[in-house]
Amino acid sequence: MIADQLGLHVSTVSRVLHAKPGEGLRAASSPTVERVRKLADELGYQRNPHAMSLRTQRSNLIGVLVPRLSDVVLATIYEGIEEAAAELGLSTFVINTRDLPEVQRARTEMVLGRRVDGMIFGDAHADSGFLDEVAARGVPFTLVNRRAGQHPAVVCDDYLGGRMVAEHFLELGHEEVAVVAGEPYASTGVDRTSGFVERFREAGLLIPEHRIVHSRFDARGGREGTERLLATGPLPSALFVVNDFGAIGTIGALRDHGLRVGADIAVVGFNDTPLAAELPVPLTSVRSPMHEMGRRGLHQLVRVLEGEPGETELLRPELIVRASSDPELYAGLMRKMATA
Amino acid sequence: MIADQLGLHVSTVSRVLHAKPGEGLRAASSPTVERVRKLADELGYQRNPHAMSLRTQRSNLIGVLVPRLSDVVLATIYEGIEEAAAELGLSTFVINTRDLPEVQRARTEMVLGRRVDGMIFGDAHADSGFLDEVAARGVPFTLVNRRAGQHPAVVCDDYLGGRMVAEHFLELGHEEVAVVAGEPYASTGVDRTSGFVERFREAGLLIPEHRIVHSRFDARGGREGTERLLATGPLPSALFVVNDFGAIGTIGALRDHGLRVGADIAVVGFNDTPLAAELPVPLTSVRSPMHEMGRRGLHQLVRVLEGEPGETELLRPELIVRASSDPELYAGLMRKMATA
DNA sequence: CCTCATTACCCAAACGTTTGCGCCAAACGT
DNA sequence: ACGTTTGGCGCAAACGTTTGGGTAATGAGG
Repeated sequence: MIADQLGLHVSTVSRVLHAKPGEGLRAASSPTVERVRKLADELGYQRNPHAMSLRTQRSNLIGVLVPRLSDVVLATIYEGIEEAAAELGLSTFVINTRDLPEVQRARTEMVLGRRVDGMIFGDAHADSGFLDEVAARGVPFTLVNRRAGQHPAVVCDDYLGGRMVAEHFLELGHEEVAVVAGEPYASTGVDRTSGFVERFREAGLLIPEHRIVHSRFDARGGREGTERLLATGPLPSALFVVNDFGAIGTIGALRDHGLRVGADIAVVGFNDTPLAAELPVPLTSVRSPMHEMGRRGLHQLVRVLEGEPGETELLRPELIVRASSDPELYAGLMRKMATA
Repeated sequence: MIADQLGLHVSTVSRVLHAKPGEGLRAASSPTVERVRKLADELGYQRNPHAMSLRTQRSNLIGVLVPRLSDVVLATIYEGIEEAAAELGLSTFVINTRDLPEVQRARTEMVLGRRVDGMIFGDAHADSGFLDEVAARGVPFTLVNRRAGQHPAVVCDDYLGGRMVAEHFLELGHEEVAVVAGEPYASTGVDRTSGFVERFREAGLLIPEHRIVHSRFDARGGREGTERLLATGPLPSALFVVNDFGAIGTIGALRDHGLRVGADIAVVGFNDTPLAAELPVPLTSVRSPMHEMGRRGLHQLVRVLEGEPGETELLRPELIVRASSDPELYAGLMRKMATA
């Protein structure tokens, strides 16, 4: 270490620079402390993290797995993770797994090989024995975005979100409804759907099987799911698409069939992605606190790293009603366009 | 190291496990090699990257700075970077700087403190003395997405992309055109705009100052820029918005003013983001090879790390014409909707 | 039998920290 | 005046690699 050009031993310097106020009062005399501090930042000293990790067996590194960062939902969650991590002096690796189990496995190994202190999974699969294995190996981790099994997770209260949408539809008098439900292995889609379905059941309305279609989480998935929906049976009057990008595909498909979203059919998305408000017919959507979810996910992990139990948090969603589902707003929109 | 329960010295094992075929023939006898290999993967041995980095002064870590990952363009570029890095056994940190110079500086220091081998900047500012400083300190880096100064960069040929849009407009007979030009410090917006403007000038048409407005790179920015455009002077017949998200905001603003995109006014975006094709009136856009840009950016950096000079690459854009600017496609769209 | 190469290893230093222990001197208590 | 505390620091081991320089055994060549 360069700082023993002060004639001090490295250990002394290490103590001075590292000691938390509480522990190391025995560190050095205050003049020495000053001298060390001064030289340290004159030289722009930064301690070598590899040496430190090697010695302490702690890397201050967190591995984050997501299906794909080009999904704005995951990207936003990750922004929250990264922000919170930076505040705590932690660094994060993020990896795309494309939701493929083999990739999840392989990349997890790779990340663990990097000796991360813990992991955050944003791509949990519901069935996942994989996560059980990881937990059994004693790797500390938390889940964000999707929950799975009993593993600690920070997620939106998707079930509640689904109920909110159902409530909204019921208030508007919709009885013939359908769901584009996303991937069956993702708790997000599943929970949103079941909240929706249950609320309808409570209202005495059973949604038939063929009115619930699974789909990929992107625009094309939404389009395909909607096409399948339109191909079978009579038209529903309202559609719940469990994520905004899917909803965009849905809207496209509906237009192709000559249906006016907001007038002929109501559509609601999920996540309240920034563009929902900007669509030609603004999209009603359930806002989920994605950034906050990331932040809390990281904090949850830190708690686990400190040996505390680690619990699941459900974040409160909020329904943002716009013209795609509200006749009045839609009428207002049309009026405005006509007079312009 | 656990593997000297074979009675071998760690150095021998190290050589066996590490030696590239070319160099370390002196390593060990083939039976020994076998024994070592066998035990190594029985034990699931992975070498400690911190110890290795400490010893070799090479971390196999790359720092990546982006304005924000929730911008799908940057997220996609980063996916390319990460993919290529993983193939080469490198790991990447990615950091959001929100395009703020102080944050760029601070996070760069932090990343360098992590002892990365090199950096990739996706958030270069045109004026950037900052990058010159970084270069002067001998930090190896490359730029992606935006170029700046003479630093090696992998970017889309934005100038050419701008020209393509101009060409397209000229073919359609547009003479009154305007540009929503993005942030003035980003080479992407600047180059796209200047390509566009110059092609028009070559056609003998000068685009007046007030027909070029700067804007943020998101939907709201596009909306605001467009509002300013609509507030001043007569309506242009075609609008070039230098990125797709901005174009979404533009489309919203135009609709608010009762203008039908594709019929009353042509709009072209940039990047051909996945949702461009899915919009109600599909958006004409210049496709830029974002994923590939990330991959090449990383490879470029690797070359620099190996001591080679590092050159700038311009990737070829491609104009994808859709209904938002093509009258025939628009008519087709309307016909389809009417008959549905 | 001696020399010399070659094979197959081992040795030890070094990378930059952290941390338990120990030592010296000064201050303190009796 | 003589133990005892304590403030201030040094010592050295350890973390897990890599790597230049050994060295002992083996075999070939003379």
